[in-house]
Amino acid sequence: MSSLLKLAKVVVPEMVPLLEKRFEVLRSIHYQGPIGRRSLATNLGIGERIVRAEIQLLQQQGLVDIQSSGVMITPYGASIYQQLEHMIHDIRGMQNLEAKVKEALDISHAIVIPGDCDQDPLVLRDAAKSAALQLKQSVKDHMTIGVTGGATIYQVMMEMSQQKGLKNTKVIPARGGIGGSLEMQSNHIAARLAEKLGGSYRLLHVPDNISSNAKESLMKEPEILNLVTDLHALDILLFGIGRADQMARRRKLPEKEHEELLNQGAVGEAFGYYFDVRGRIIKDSNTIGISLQDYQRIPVAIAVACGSSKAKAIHGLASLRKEIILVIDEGAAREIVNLGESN
Amino acid sequence: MSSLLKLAKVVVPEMVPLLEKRFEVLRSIHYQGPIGRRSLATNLGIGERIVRAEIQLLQQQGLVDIQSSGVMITPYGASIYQQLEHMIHDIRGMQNLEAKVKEALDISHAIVIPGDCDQDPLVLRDAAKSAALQLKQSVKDHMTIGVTGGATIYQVMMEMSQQKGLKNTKVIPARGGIGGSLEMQSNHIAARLAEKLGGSYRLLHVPDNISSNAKESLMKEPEILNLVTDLHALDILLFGIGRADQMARRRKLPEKEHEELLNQGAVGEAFGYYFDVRGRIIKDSNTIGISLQDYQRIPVAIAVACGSSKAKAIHGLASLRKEIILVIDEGAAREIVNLGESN
DNA sequence: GCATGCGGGACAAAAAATGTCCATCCTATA
DNA sequence: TATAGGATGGACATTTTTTGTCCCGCATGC
Repeated sequence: MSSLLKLAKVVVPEMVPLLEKRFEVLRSIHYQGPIGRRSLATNLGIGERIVRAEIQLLQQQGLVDIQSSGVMITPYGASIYQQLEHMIHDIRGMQNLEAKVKEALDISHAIVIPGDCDQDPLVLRDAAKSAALQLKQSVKDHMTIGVTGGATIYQVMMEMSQQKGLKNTKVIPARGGIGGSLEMQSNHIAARLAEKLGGSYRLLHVPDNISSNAKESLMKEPEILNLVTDLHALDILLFGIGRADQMARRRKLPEKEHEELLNQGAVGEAFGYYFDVRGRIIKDSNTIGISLQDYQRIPVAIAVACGSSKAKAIHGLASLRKEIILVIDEGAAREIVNLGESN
Repeated sequence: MSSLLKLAKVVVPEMVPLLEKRFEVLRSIHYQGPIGRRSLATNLGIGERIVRAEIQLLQQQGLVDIQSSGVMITPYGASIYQQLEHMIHDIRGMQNLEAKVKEALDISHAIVIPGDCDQDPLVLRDAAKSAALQLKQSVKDHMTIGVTGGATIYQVMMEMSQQKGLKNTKVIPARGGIGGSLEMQSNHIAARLAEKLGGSYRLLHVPDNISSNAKESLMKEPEILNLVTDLHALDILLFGIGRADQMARRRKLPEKEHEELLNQGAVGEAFGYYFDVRGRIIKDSNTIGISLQDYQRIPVAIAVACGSSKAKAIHGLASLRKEIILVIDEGAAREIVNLGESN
């Protein structure tokens, strides 16, 4: 941590909670503006009058702009917000936490975003922004990128800025369709991500839980065969980590299977595989997509997960592969470290 | 200025006055401890209850120690204080001020210490500490150092730490005796500074305002002759700058001479010379000591002056020589810049 | 044009900061 | 050893600041 920051923390400790509060207010305005005091107060769970005082100060500092339609962040405020992210990262000791997570999970890379998605959904956007940055730094010309679906990866795609000068990239969905809203499906994400990268994409229209027969016959389709071949040779995989119980429900597994899954200790799901906290595969969705063996061979794997409730799922996933870029939030990270210590 | 500091100033502006207040409390404790609440409150000019709150916080942070004899700084607190000096230096924009002073006076080096001695005498000690550091960095083996008298240079000597590994240094008074307390006379300062540098010293016992005859006969004394020879070949001169009016009074000049001096525009005094704001010599004390020509040839000149009331004196002195290390306080610096702008 | 949500004003209530006094305990000194 | 001075810590009234709450007029979108 910067020595200046240490100094300030020692001499003016009052500033820490103040800074954090102000940061959260600014984040809300940044992502939701223009927005009114009342909504802001509700979202942040603090009094309206407090929000009002904060806004007034932020306005005086030129960080936000108050209009009749609500409060919005100024360009200057946005640049300050970006710097504040790093500062909060330092203040909350994220670097220390990152080291602990890496040790607890025995993985190569961990990035911890301040906050907890379970308590403040906007933290997801900061995490997504960070994951998008990782992706941006990893992707080179002629690379093929696999993506999964889900709200988290959707957000990563949304936070990705338009890239220029990148040649011949290809984005493909990593596995067959998941239910849920169209927008968050891997097909949609792949298409839009490809657009942002200035590359091409392919779609994969296959339902979940198909029979082996159907799977085999589908595999003979040239289009699908092509895509599966690409999947075997992915350069980058960008995927989310889900909780087993939630994913089972979302995919509408039969009640019986669902129960059995959880009984067998499944805690997490990623690209179609259900696994327990130690990384043992409990079940794989019968669909076309990336295989565990493929996953372990991909050069770059970027996993994103937010919320303390996903700690066990992340723990399990980390056992599948050690070379990984794991982007999680503070809530998940602290829970992971706790889990590691209690064992 | 550090970008982190800028950020903090924008997002948590409340911390600035808070930090400054706390810094001053810590300074008082640092230099005057152990000391009680009441004396502290009186010295700082703030309420006793406030001091109490501050002390309590500082204690919680482990910066000070409360004992029955009063409050004193802890070793940790002292190290924090040292770092705080730099931080306050940044916050108050001293670097900017230093640049302005250098430009206004057209000199090579300026160091500005936060605060104003005229309002808070403790600032003098910070300034002295800084000057001591400059001296420490300048002095090498076999060097001869000339010093003047006065409270300021006395303080510099006091802030100097015991040096080791320095060989064959010599400290001599730069001019004949000034009245005033024994402790602050150049002879005394030279002796004690020599002790701290692990070197030797010589004394010069000559009164002020002697006749030319007396001066000449004194100069034949081998001891004095030796010293004067050394003075012509000084490596470093460390001296204070005084106000002409105050110095004339201190040296008990006849009322008539005193008035004439001021009428002729004398504003400052240094090593026996009275000069006006443009650096024209109005009068030199008839005594044995360093000459103006000597002064202009010395490799390193370190001048120390504190208090906004000395602005004109500093201004005048700066005209005598451009290559100089000038250590002043914020009060003097701002006044100097003001003078420069109004011209 | 109408409803919704916005900012800003106003004011009471609550909380925090500050001023003030006093009891008690050390410590240096006569 | 007795005593005076200065120190802390507790207590409490008072002032100032912060916070909760309501209402009003106005812009905006439907």
